[in-house]
Amino acid sequence: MALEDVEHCEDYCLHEDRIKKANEKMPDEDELYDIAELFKVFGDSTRIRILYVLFESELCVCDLAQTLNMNQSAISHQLKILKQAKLVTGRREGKSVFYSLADDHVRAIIDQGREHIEE
Amino acid sequence: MALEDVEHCEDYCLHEDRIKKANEKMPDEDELYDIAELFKVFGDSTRIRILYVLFESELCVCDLAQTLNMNQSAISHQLKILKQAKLVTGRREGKSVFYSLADDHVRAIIDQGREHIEE
DNA sequence: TCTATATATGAACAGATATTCATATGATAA
DNA sequence: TTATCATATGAATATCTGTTCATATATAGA
Repeated sequence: MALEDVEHCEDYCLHEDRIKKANEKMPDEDELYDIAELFKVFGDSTRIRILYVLFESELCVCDLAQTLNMNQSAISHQLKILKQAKLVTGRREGKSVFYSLADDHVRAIIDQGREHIEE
Repeated sequence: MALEDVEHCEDYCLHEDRIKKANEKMPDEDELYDIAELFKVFGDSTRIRILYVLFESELCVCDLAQTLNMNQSAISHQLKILKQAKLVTGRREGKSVFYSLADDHVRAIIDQGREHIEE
């Protein structure tokens, strides 16, 4: 949709100065996309549950599946997404792969979200 | 899927103590769901853009549509989702409805996410 | 009242996503 | 090597989600 096609209010509702200012501080498209992608990863209760479990200690895929009462494949798929977002890391030990939280941002972000809800 | 049906590793990989501990600290189903729902709201670049614009000042729906170069209906639908999540509030002034951020959590959460990305 | 403007909303559709199933890969032990 | 176990992954599917279109609602002015 081209800019000129967007309908706009006729008079007092169009604050050009505010619009200009807002656009100046707006992160670029790539960053906006990345931010949304990151929160999308947090936006699934299975993944939130995985992260909560990993708050306590590292666990192998099988332990995670057992803990969350889900099958191994589903957990692996979700771990892949979490790993791509750099929220968890895996280390192989023999046949098992142990996953743990990548850093403390994970906890901070979830805590902040939880705080918002509990108001 | 019943608990007993979940496959589990045969020996050293199953850490029952860790699993028990993890489950104890796990928030209940409802809260997990709410947390995921909240982050889901942040997990869309249109909504992130709306929030960024509102960091600067309150704006009416039409201004938002103009600023983000999207049609009014799309913006209204997204504002509804943001309002349900208590991230924005609207106040009517004549024909227009002006939206603004509900509180400072919004900014804190987005900043935290942005921080994680920029590493 | 009637008209125009700003916003909200339901339906429809296209695109994205989570899970399952089947199977592949990687590692260990016999 | 062969067998077995733990994990990863591609395909299929059912569900969810964002946008558009058409239309309803709300407000203001004539």
